[in-house]
Amino acid sequence: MEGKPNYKTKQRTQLLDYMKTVPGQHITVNDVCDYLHRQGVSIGQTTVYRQMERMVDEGIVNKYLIDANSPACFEYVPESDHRTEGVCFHCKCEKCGKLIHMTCEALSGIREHLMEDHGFLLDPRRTVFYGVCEACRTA
Amino acid sequence: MEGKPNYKTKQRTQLLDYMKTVPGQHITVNDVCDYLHRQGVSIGQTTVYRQMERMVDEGIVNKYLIDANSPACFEYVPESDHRTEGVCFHCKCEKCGKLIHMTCEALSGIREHLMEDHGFLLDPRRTVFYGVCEACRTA
DNA sequence: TTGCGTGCAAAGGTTTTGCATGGCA
DNA sequence: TGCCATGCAAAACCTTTGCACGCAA
Repeated sequence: MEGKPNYKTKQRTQLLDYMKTVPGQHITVNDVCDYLHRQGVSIGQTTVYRQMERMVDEGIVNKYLIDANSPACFEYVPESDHRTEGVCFHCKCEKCGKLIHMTCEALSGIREHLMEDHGFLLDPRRTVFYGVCEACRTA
Repeated sequence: MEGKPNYKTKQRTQLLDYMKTVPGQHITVNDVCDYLHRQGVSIGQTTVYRQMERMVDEGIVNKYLIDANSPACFEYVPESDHRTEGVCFHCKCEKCGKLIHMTCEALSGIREHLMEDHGFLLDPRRTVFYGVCEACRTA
């Protein structure tokens, strides 16, 4: 599966440990650096970028591109989700900018529909539903 | 529908005229500037950015984010697509870049589901499904 | 010991912003 | 005439790259 070496460095371990404490949440590179620095742990942001890229390749972390000028979001994929191939969708509110992160049967059905009826293999990591959230709509 | 003023400036007209000549194609801000400058037309890239944003708000242009460090792509939406009043969805192939327009009952059901079960008002003009089209998938 | 990982600084590129000027209504 | 749009320059921002050093194997 992989031919590259992969040292178990202190930084990788600390980064991965942190990601595991926030499964299913969207974390930016800055979030990681801020958190670890507050914990007194020293890690360079370049290292976080490189380790994140590696973990995405390994399939243990997902990368999301929400908006052009928002930083990339990373999310730890729990091993239980590995097996069920958990599909997570994102809704972005155009008013308040809030990102809603949802896992839903009906939405998973979209994938199947697109595949079966349109031959289109949907990539939920890149797909964002834009609209207006409930709070902004009722306001 | 809109409260903002919208002057018919020379730059907006020329930008829009150009976009209309390349419907369904993805155009970057640089593409526009280069093309218009070759035509001897003077336009600042800041103006292109601002007019593009406005046209996206108006729903006559779609904005696509293909990759994190690629410039945003814009695409003119033909008026025939306008009239479908939000039941037209777009799928963008990450491999070949092809844009697929689809009008489909099952997809319209997504809107209702998101509204009823999640309180989220979907804006189909801004929402693009990313994935791999049938041709690229079987290749 | 070998060579991979790290981290600082700097570069690279896209997009936004400040502000004075010019043009549409 | 009154605003809005324009455009230049500069800023802001995220991400990548170069290179020397340190650490895992």
